[in-house]
Amino acid sequence: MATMQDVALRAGVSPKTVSRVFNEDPHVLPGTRSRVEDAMRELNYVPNVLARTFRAGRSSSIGVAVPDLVDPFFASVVRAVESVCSLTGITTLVTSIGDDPARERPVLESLLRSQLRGLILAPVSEDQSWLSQWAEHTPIVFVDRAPVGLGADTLVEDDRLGAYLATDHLLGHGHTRIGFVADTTHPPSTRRRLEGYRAALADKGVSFDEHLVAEEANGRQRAAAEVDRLWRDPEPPTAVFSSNARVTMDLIPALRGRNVALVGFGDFQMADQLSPPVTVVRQDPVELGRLAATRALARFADSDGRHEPATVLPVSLVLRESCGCAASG
Amino acid sequence: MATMQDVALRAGVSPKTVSRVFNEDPHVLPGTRSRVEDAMRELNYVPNVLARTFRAGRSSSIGVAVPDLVDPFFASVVRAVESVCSLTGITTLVTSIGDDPARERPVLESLLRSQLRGLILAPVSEDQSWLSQWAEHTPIVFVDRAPVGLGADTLVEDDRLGAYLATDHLLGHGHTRIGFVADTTHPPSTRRRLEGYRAALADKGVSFDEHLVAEEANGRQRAAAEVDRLWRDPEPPTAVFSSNARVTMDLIPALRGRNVALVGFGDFQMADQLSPPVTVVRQDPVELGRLAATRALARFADSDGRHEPATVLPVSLVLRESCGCAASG
DNA sequence: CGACCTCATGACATCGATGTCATGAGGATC
DNA sequence: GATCCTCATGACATCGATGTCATGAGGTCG
Repeated sequence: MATMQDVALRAGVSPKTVSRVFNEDPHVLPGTRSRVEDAMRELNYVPNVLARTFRAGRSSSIGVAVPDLVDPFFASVVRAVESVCSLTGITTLVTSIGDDPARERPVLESLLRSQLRGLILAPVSEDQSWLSQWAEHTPIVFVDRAPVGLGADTLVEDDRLGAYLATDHLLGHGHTRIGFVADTTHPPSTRRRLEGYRAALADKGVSFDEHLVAEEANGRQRAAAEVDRLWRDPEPPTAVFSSNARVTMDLIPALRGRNVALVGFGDFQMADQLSPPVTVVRQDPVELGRLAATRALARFADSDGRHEPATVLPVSLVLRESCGCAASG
Repeated sequence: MATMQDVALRAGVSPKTVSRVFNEDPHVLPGTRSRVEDAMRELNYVPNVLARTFRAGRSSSIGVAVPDLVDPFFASVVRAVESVCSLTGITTLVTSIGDDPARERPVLESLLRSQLRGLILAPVSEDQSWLSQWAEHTPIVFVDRAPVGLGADTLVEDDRLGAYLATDHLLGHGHTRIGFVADTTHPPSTRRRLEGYRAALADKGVSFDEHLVAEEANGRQRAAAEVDRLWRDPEPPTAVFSSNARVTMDLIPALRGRNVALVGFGDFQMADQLSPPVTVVRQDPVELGRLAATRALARFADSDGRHEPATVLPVSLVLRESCGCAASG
């Protein structure tokens, strides 16, 4: 691989002049410039990104850490982040954290060591206070899930409203025994969804029954187990609210043949093609990713600004049929 | 951020000794070692990854470029690559190329400039011969789609066999007018799927009708348009073979109410929950990603070995009901 | 014609970690 | 006690690009 040194030698100038040509410094005579350009072409010069970023003191990558890349919601977020960054010539270092909260810290630390431009994070653990020392050097933007034990830029959906709308809609169909099914209830976003669920019940004068809350329903097997448990109740649910798209997908086979209404938080591919089509709270992962990337890049330029309160993106209820509504055509 | 220099000063040794301690060089006296370790702890020393990789001349990242991260197949591949790499402390630079073949080269060149450890690539363009100069420095492993105009390590599924099995199965159900629907037919993998389809027809003495081949069926709208076109034929298909999972998903709404058998190449989430559940050729994206990462890392250690012929991973037909088979339980 | 200015170019240092070689203390061996 | 060895440690150079400052050629103005 040719270096600036090599190009300089060939063009009969100093390396610094090659650097100037490469960086389009106007203080280079046209003759010199073209000689250098010729030399670059002949040697097929490619700048050494490692050297440049080292000198600059900052890598040209942004980190993106999400629970699971295969979850279409996070895949969309990542793709959106990536497409914003690629416009600026910034690459994206992607990591799936996985379901194990204990893995979060080591995974993120290994990411953060590489002097990222910024980190976009949807955490799985229950506490991120240890991140504060890293946050001094690297702007961190939380998406989908607010940080715990740390102040930082945050972009979330309107979890509370979404859950409220969904639950209220089910109540409107006459259901009073509505299950709330989640994988974990720790994350603030899930907690806010639970709040919305409870608020809707309260507003309609339906009492909250904690037996109707199911956790750990991740994976089809565990989802089925939780459903069995719910249905062993003397008064089993007649409707179910699922707290995220992964859970909804895992829940559907278990719900087959139970004649139960269903609304899920988070849209997913083919939701409209199932029988019945699944009513969902629609989020906008693309917008979320876009905003997060923009925010992270802006933070990098001006890291002094104080963190605003969490930005809340709107959600909407997409009525299909699983909630009990009739086919619309 | 503290540097080795700072630590050295505090511990009263030379930077080189700090480096030795950090790298667990045995030639350091225990006393010196612990003084240095104390200093590191006190200053909260974190190595500068940029400097290390610069000196090493190679980044500690591997590149992964796929057409679309949101496609669950590629998401699985990426996640598998990532989980292999994270064991070795290698990070993954992920890029979605998108559907536009013209974007491929610039996107990849920007990735390759960062002195990757290796590149794992599922290309969308029709020619990758320009990659040969990069391949001299960076091991490239093709996944899912073989390279065109370039010799390189390649991991593909048994496209031909998968398509053969699927088509043969549909023929076995008595269908003779079987549509072949794809997004693009350029990629070698799609071409081999078409070959398998034709081979199965030929073996059963059914003549190939090019009118039954639909392209550009990406996105629900275009998929619907292609379906309309197929059904304007005087003898419309009674069965359809879809050449990949994305197309299958886009095709399903368009096929509704047409009473047509369907087999898709590639499994996808909820395929078994649709009505009818979709029969598919199952690939193993996780294994594909795992092997690709392993191969790329091995190549890096020993770049001299010659490329073996493409490794072909087995596929299998997962019978559900959309092919015409009865429910199994 | 001399003082001053502009501007192209280069020499050198720098970013942080580490490979190479030198140095010198302490010990082993005859 | 002289020679050689072992081994801890440090000085210095290096990876490639680029910021800083110096230099010196050519031009302008009084």
